[in-house]
Amino acid sequence: MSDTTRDQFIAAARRLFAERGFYGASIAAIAEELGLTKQALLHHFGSKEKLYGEVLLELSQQLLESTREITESDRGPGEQLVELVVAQYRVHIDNQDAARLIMRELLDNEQRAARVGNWYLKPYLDLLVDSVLAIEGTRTIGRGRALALVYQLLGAAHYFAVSQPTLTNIFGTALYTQARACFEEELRQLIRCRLAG
Amino acid sequence: MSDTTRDQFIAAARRLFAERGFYGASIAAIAEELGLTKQALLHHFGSKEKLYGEVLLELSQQLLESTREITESDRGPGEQLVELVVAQYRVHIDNQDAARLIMRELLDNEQRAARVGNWYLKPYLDLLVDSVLAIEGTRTIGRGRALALVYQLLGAAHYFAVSQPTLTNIFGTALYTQARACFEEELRQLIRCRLAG
DNA sequence: TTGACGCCTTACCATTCGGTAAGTACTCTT
DNA sequence: AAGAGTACTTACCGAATGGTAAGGCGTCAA
Repeated sequence: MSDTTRDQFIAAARRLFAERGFYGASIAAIAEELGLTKQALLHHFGSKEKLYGEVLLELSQQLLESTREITESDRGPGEQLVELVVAQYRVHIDNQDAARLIMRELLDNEQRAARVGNWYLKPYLDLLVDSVLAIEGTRTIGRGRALALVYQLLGAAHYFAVSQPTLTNIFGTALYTQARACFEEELRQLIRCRLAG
Repeated sequence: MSDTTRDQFIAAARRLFAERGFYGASIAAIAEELGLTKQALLHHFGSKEKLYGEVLLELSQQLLESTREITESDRGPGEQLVELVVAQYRVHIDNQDAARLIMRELLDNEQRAARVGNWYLKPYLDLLVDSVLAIEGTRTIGRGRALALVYQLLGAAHYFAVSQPTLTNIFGTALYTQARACFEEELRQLIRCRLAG
C-alpha cells in the first residue's frame, strides 16, 4: 500500500502548495496532514522540490486530458476553441487547488526556470494557438496575435476561477454565486462575439 | 532624508515581494538591497507585515489614480469601460511588479483576511461593475452577471501582464514581442465585440 | 533462521526566519 | 555645552526551515 501513502502525500501537497505557495507550505505541515513525520515524506520523495515536481506533473496531465475528447470530436474550429476554453474553466472551477497552483507557477517559474517540467504548459498553449489559427478568416493573423487572443481568453477563465475567496470576501456569497451561475454562459458569449467580430 | 530611505525600502520591498511572494522575500534580503541591515528596516516599519501593508496601500492608490481621468471625461459608457480596462492593462504592463503583487494578493488574501486594507480592490471593482451596468441595453442584466463580465475583462488584461517570464521562456522573445505589440488593440477589440454582441 | 528491503521513527544538524535589546554615531534644539 | 531624537549598528533569541544519520519494526524470500 505504499502507493496509497505516496498518493496521499501528493494530494496533501497539492492542497497546501495551492493554499500557501511553495515557500509557505512546509514539508512538516504536509506530512502532518497524514499524521506522519516529515522524514516519512522525505523517504518517499527525497526532497521538497521533487515532491513539488510530482504535483506539477500530475496537474499538467490533468489539464491535457481535459482537451482530449474535444480535439477528437468533429466540431468546427470556432466551436472547438470555445469548448477548449470552457473546459479549462471547468477544470479550474471544479478543482480550485489546481487553478491556484498553476497561477502560482505562472508567478514563480521565472526563478525556478531550471526545474524539470517547467514548460509543461507549452503543449497545451500550442494546442490553443493552433486552434485559433485554424479558424477561417483568422488565417491571416500572425501567431503572435493568435497568442494574444488565446491568453486573453485563458485569463478570462482562469482569473475568475482563482478569485472565489477574494470575491466572496469583498462582495459576499450571494453576489459571487450569481456571478458564478452565469459565468460559463458569459464566457461562451465573450468568445463567440470575438470570433464573430 | 529619512523619507528617501523609507521610500527606497518600500520600492525594494515591492520588487522582492512581487518576485518571491510574502514568505519568499525575507526582510534581510530587502534591507540588503539598500546595503542596510534588517534592523534598519524594522526601525522604519516595525514589522514585516506593516511594510507589506505600506506596499499594498501605495499600489491601491496607484490603481485608483489610473481611473480618475477616465471617469472624469465625457466618454460614452461603453468606451469608458474599454478605457478603464485598457488603463488597468497599461498600469500592469508598465509596472509588472505591481501586477504580480496584486495577483499574489488575490491568491493569498484568504488566509490573511484580517489584514488591514484587505478590500482595497473593492472601490475599483465597484467602479467597473457600475460602468458595465451604465451601458445601455445591459441595464437588464443583474449585478452578478455584470461582475462576471468585469472579471473576464480584468482577467484577460491582468493575466497577460503577469506572464511575460513564462511566455518568453516557453515561446521565446520574438513571439512574445509580437503578442505584446498587438495585445492592447486585441483587448479593445475583445471588449467592443462583447459589448456589441 | 537469517538477511534484505520497505516504511517509518527519533535524534540531530546548520541555516534562516522575524523580532528584541542595547548601544553608537550624528544632527538639531535649547 | 547638554540633551533629545533620528538612523542605524552589533549581539542576541526562540522558533521553524529543509535535510542527514541511524535505527526500529514488520514482511517476505532463500
